[in-house]
Amino acid sequence: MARGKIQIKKIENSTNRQVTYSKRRNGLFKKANELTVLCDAKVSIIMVSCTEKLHEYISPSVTTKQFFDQYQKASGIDLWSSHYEVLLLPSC
Amino acid sequence: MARGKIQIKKIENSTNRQVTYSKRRNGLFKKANELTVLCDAKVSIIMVSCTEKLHEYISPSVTTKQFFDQYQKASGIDLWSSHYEVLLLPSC
DNA sequence: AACTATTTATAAGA
DNA sequence: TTCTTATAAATAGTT
Repeated sequence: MARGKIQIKKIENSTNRQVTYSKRRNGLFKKANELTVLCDAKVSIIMVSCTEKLHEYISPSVTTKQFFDQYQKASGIDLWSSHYEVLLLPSC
Repeated sequence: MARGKIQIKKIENSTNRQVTYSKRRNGLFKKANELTVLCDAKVSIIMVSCTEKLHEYISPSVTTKQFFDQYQKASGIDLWSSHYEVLLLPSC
């Protein structure tokens, strides 16, 4: 993007990867907020990386829990039916 | 952003708002995918507008349900404790 | 954390 | 509504 085009593949250097993660996370959240305002939309973003903890963007006036209920209603997936162990982070 | 700077406030013309929603949704999802690949991260985006139905981006290799469990674990919020009626879309 | 040279996203127009 | 393009915004590499 700047000072040279990059290929969209995993950044192997972990320091650079962390820096890029932080920069682009901010960019993504800013875009999400603009979309919320411009289009009167509601946006939920949740992200995790191996080295950073969970980060979240949520439009004003809604909660993540409301999104989960909304998602369940729209998708037809019953999110509440079966709890199971969380296996996402331990693999990192 | 192009052909003139815009103010970040609700677009009153509904046709223009819809067009902008569609364009920026694509842009946001593209950025989310790049972040996923570049930084080996996991991203969940769910969005709804009044006139469009629910749209979703989810990183490959994970499910939205895994994100919900992950979120619950990280936030300490018990998402499963109390179900209630979904009040998000009816207000539109 | 700041700075810019570039790339990318996109608002308006066709 | 899909394509174009002038311009604004994001950001990769650097300091």
